[in-house]
Amino acid sequence: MLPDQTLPREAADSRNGADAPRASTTRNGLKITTDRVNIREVAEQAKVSVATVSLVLNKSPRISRATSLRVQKTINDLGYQPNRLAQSLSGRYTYSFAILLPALRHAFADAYFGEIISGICDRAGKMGYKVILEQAKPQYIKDRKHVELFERRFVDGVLCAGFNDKHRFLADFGECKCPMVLVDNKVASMDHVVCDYRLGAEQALNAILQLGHRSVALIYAAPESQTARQVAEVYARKLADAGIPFDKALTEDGCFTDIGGAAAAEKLMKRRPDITAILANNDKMALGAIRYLQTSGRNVPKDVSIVGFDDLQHSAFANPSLTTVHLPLYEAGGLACERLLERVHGKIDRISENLPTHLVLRESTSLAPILSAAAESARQREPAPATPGSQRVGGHDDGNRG
Amino acid sequence: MLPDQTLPREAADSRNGADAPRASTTRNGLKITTDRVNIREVAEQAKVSVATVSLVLNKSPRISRATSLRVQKTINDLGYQPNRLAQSLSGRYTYSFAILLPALRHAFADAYFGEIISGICDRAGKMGYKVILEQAKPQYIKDRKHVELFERRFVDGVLCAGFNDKHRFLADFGECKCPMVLVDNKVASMDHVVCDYRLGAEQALNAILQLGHRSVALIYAAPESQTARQVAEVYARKLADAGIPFDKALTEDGCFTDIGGAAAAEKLMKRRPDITAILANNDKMALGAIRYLQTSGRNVPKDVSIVGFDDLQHSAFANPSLTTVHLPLYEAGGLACERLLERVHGKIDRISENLPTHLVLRESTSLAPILSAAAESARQREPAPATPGSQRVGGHDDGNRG
DNA sequence: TTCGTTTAGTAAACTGGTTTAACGGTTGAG
DNA sequence: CTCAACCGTTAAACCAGTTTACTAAACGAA
Repeated sequence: MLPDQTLPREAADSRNGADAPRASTTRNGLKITTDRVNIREVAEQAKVSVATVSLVLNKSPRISRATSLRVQKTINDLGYQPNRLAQSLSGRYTYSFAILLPALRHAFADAYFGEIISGICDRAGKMGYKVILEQAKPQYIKDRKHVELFERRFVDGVLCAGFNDKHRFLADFGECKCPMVLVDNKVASMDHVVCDYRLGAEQALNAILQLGHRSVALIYAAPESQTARQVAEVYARKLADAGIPFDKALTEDGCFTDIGGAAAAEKLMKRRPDITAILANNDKMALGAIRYLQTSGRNVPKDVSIVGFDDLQHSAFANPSLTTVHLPLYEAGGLACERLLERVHGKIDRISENLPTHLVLRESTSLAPILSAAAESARQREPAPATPGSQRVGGHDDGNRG
Repeated sequence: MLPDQTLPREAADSRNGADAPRASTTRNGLKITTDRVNIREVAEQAKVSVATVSLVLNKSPRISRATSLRVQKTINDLGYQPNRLAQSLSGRYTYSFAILLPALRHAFADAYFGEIISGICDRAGKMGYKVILEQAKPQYIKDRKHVELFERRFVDGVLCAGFNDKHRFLADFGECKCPMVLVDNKVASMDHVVCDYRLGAEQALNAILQLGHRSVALIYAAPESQTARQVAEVYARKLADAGIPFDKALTEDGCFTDIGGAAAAEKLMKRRPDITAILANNDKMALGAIRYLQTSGRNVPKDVSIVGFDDLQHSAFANPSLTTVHLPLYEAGGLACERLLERVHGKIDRISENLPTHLVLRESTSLAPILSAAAESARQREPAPATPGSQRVGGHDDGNRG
C-alpha cells in the first residue's frame, strides 16, 4: 500500500541478512523463495561475496586454497547446484549441441542414424554437453528454425547427418558463422567427418571380383550425395580395371530404402538376368534386394551374391547374413562431436576427417556360379578362396589406381 | 582511471538514449554490444517500455491492439527473437523434455527405442518443446544426474523408456516431485503410457492356437518387467484354456537380444524337439530364433512357426518376413509427451494409458505340421485358415476369461 | 621508511527476459 | 459533480549466474 514499502534489492537483502537466521525459506519480509538454494545464499553462509563463490565454482586460481575449501564445504552442506540457465545466459556457452536429421518418417528409428546418434551422445556426455534432437522438415527450414537454434541460444553447435548437395539450407550455417559439422557426408567445402566410401567400395568390389563375378550390378541412391557418387565412381573404375565396360543397365536407384532396394533388384534382374552380384549403397537396400531375389525363386548367394554398406546390427541376423562394408558410424559421430567442440572453442582449422572402413564377409556372397562347378572339381588341388562365416577382411586396401 | 567514470546502468542508458542515433552497435560510450538485438532495443525503437514488449510477445490481453501491432512491426523490422535462456531463467518453463534410456550399447541405434523417440520428438516439436537425450549409466545415476536435470533446470519433465522394477532410481523422480512418464513399461504406481501387452499376447496366442499348434514355447525376457510378466501370464492362461498344461521347459530367457533369442531357441529345441511354435517377447529375439532354427536345418514356418512383438520396420524384410504383434510405440511416445506436458502445466491426475495392439500376419507362421498333411487332403472341402502375406488381424480381441 | 607489485577478494555492471504493483487517464454510476 | 472502477502502460524487482574494474592488505626491494 505505502509507496516506499518496495525497497531496492540491496536494502531488502541486507535487512534479511540481519533478520533471517539461516535463510533458505524466506528471503525478504515480502516474498517466499522457490526452495532451491542459489549462489547468494551460499555466499552469505560462507561469508564471502557472490563473486567469490562464482570464482570457486569455475576454479579460478585467484582464490586461495583456504577460501576455496571453505566455500566448497558450504556448497556441499547446502547441496547447492548452479542453475545452468543463469550460467549460460551470462556465460559464453550453452553446453548443448543439436543433431539435425532429414525429415524422414520415423527418422530416429533408422539404425543408420541411430549409430551416429549413439556416437554423438556418448562423446557429448563425456565432454559435459547435452544433445538435443531436431528434424529438418520443410516448414522448419522455411521458418529458419535451424538458424534460430543459434540466435535464440539453444545450442553452441549443430551436427548434421543424412543431407546432401541439394539441401541448400546447409549454407546458412556458414553464412551465420554457426559452428556446424556434417557427419558421414560432404557438401561443398563444409566441415565434415565421413566414412571412407571410396575405400569401402574398393574393398567390396575387390571381394566381388575375386569371387569371379563379371556381371556386377550397383544399387545406388541419392546421386546428389558426394559419398554415393564416390561409390559409383569406384564401381565404374574397378570394373573397367577388370576389363568390364561400364553399362548403365547394371545400375539402378534404390532410394536408400528396403522397398526401393527390392524394386531396384527387380528392375535389374529383369533387364539383365545374367547378373551374379549386386553391390548396394546401404544395408537396407541390400536386404531389400535379397528379399526380392528370394521371392523370385533365386538363391542368395548361390545364384546372386549381395554386398551392402553400413553393417547395421541386424544385418548379421538376416538370412543369409549380409556381407557388408562396415562403416564406423559410431566413431564418426563421436569424432564429429569432438571437432565441433574445438570449433566452438575457437579453433578455426577446416574439419575434414575420413575414417577407414573394412569389409565384413558373411553368407550373402559366394563364388560366381560358373566358378562353383569348376571349384568343385578342382577342390582336391586347393580350397575355395572364401569360406563362409563372419570374418573381417582387415585394414587398408592397396587401392592402386592411375 | 577516474572512480566516477563507471556510472550506474540507468545513467549510462539514458545518456545513450540522447547520443546514439539508432542503437544496434554501440550501447553506451564504454562498451560494444554483442550484435544480437534484445528486448530493450525493441522497446526503445517502438517507444514503449520493456514490459510492454514482453507482454506483446506473450500475447497479453492487457495490451491494446494498436500498441501490439506497432511493437510487432518493430520486432519484425529489427528481426528480434527473444533469447530463450533469459525467457526460461525468469519464466516458469524450460520448454525442454529429456528422454532417458538404459545404458545399453548403442542404445539409440535400437529400432525399438527409435520408434518411441521418433514419436516423442514429433509431438514435442509440435508442442514447442525441445528434446534432449540422456542415458542412465551407473555413474550417471550415482551422481544423481537424473535429478540434476530438474534441479539445474535443464528440463521440465522426463520420459523414461526401457526400465523396469529393478531400476530403483525411478522412484527419485516421484520423491522430488519431478514430472516423469514411463513409456511402454509400468513400475509401481508411476505415471505411464504402455502398449497393451496382454492384448498383444492374446492376439498372438489366438493365432498360434488356431493354426493347430500344441507345443508352444515362449522366449521371454526381463521378468522384472511388468509387461513381460503379463505376456508370460497370458501365455500360461491361454495354453491352460486350450487344455495344455504349463511346462517350464517350454520357456527360456532371451535377454531381449537377437543373440539371446538364438541361444534360447537352441536350448528350447534341444530340450523339447517337438516344439512347433515359438512366441518371442520382441522381434529381435524372434529373428534370432529364426536364425538359429534355419542354421540348425529347420524350416520356418513349415517346421516351427515364430511370432514376435514390436513390428519393427525391418521385420517385414526378414526372410521369412516376421509375423508379429504390432506395438504402437510411436503413438505411445507421442501420447506420453502430451500427458507429460499436461502434468508440467499442473494437471495432477494419474497418467495410465494402455494402447491397443494388433497382430500382423506374415510368413513366419503356418499350420502346425500335423495339420498340414490333413489340410492338404481336405483342401477340396475348405481353404486353409490363414493365407500367407502381410495381413493385419484387426482391432480388439474378445479376450474372454474368468 | 616508502614505493611499486602481487595477491585475494569484492562491488557492481551485465546477460535478457518476466512479472507485479502502481500510476495516470478515462468512463460509469450515484 | 464526485468517487470508484477500469484500462493500458510502465518502473522496478526479480530470475541466477559471470566478469570486470577496483581495493585493501601483504610483500619485497631500494
